[in-house]
Parts: sequence; C-alpha cells; structure tokens
Amino acid sequence: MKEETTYGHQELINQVIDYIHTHLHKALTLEMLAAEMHMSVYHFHRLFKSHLQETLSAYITRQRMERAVMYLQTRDLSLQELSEKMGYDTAQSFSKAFKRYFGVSPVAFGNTLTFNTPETTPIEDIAFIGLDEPEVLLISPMYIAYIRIIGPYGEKESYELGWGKLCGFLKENKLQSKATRWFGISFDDPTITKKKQCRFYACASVAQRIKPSGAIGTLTIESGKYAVYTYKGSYSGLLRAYTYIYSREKGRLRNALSFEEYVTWSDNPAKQITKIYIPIQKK
DNA sequence: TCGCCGGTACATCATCAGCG
DNA sequence: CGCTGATGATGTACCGGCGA
Repeated sequence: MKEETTYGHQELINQVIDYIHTHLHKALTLEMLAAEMHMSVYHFHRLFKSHLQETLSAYITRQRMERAVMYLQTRDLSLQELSEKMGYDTAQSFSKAFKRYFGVSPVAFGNTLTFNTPETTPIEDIAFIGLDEPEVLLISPMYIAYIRIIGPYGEKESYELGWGKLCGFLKENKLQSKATRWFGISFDDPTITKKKQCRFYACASVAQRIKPSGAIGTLTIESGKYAVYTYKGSYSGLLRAYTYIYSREKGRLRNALSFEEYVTWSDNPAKQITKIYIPIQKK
C-alpha cells in the first residue's frame, strides 16, 4: 500500500475508534460507521480488519465486554442499567453476550469481585503503594495530541517508538514548548484484556485544538473535578495504584477518562513522579 | 500493470423476543 | 437468568472497473 494511503487510513481508523469508544452505549452498525467515514461498507470493513486484525463486530463486542467489567468493578449498577450503558436493548441480550464472552454471567462475575472493596483495602496501605492522599482539583479542558500504542503495557520498544513519533510530530509542527505536559491514558485492564490488545495513548498537551494527522489523533480532556493522586515509584507499580484508587473511588466516578501525568521522567524509580487523575462527582 | 475501491453471493454469526 | 428459533447483520472470497 502507498505511504499516503496508509497515512490517510490511519487517520480514518483513529476517527472510527474514537467514534466507537464514545458511542459504545448506542447501536453501532457496520453500515452506520462506513457512512460516517464516507466509504462503502465493503471497503470500510476490509480496511478496519487489516488495521486492527479483528472484525468490526468482534472489536465492538470486546470493547463493550471489557467496559462492562470495568463498570462491574467500579460502580454499583443493576444488570438493566449495565446493559443500557453497553448498547444492548435488553438485559437478556447483554447477559447472553457476556456469558458467551467470559463464560460466566455478569452477576456471577460481579459476585467474584470482592477482592478489592474499600472495606478489604485498608487506608494505611496507601503509603506502602507509593501514593499520597489525593487532592481534589477542578481541571480546565485540555487539548491533547496522542499516538495510540496497542500492545503489552510498558513494552519498551513500542513505547519508545510511540513517544518518539509523538515528539517528532510536535517538533515538526512547532507545538512543543516549556508549557507542554505529558500524559498517558490506559484504556484497558490488563487482567481482563489480552496483553497484546491493551490500548495506551501517549499524549501531549497542545495550546489549541489541532487537526488529526495520520497516526496522530486528537482529543480533549474534559473539564471537571478530579481526585489527583501523586504516585512515587516505578511505572510497573501503577497497576496496583490504580486498583487501589478505583476501589477507593467506587461510587463517585464520573463518565470521563482517567489519565496519568508524567511530572518527571527518570529511569530511577525513586525519582519518578506520576500524577493520577480520576474524574469524580460531588458526593 | 498496480493500487485502490465498489460490488455480489453465499456462509456464518449475533441478536432479540418469547417462553420456562 | 437460561434456552431456543427466526431473522437480519456480518464475514469472506472473489470479480471487475478505474485511474495513475
């Protein structure tokens, strides 16, 4: 395939993926998405599969099931509410799809999730994990340029390649300055999603809204209240920190993205400072 | 001739209503 | 929540047109 064509396709696939993620609660059909991308159904589907190595419906189902698990872990929702959020018309359909995917029903799955409730996670563990008590901040909207990295979280080669591409893009377009902030967004729980399918967005703040370009996508971080935890320690310990934070914040999470900010970059875990932003609503 | 895209036919799968 | 059958949606293999 020609380079310009691939470049255009990447831009398009970014759009589709972002569209799917923001519309998981609605009906999503091949025809609809192809129309959204101004393409024939046939060609659109072929492109989608060639870029993501799975079919559209497999991708959408996987995203819905994985998000359902996240909701089971972090919110108290009825089966009916959960199925509506996942874009199913009836709880029965959702339950069936869930069981087909995970081999257990959503209720049975939910009953196994007692390992990290606030009651079983003592507050004094917080320092041991490497976290400080959170502060609640009101965040203004931020424009973000990102590059998507799909693969095992923390995999050195793909991360270096991804961050390198992002920096290259920023420099080329004179978007980098002292005010640039660096973020990471992990969309998947590696204990649920296959490691090679985990999505990480390497992000940089930009002063103004910019146009997506090839593999570089754009998004806006929503304004609102965030519980901001400061984490000191190695990146590999972040998963444990997130597990702790989600169990603690269960019940007041907002439907917005959690993300982390790299305050310092260092190969020395003792000097790594990461801020974790968890969108919350007033109690 | 190659790269890209639209189209057809047929097999397969997912969905959902209805019932237990 | 689970099971089942009808039906529509999707996946795949293939073909052909068009423009560079």
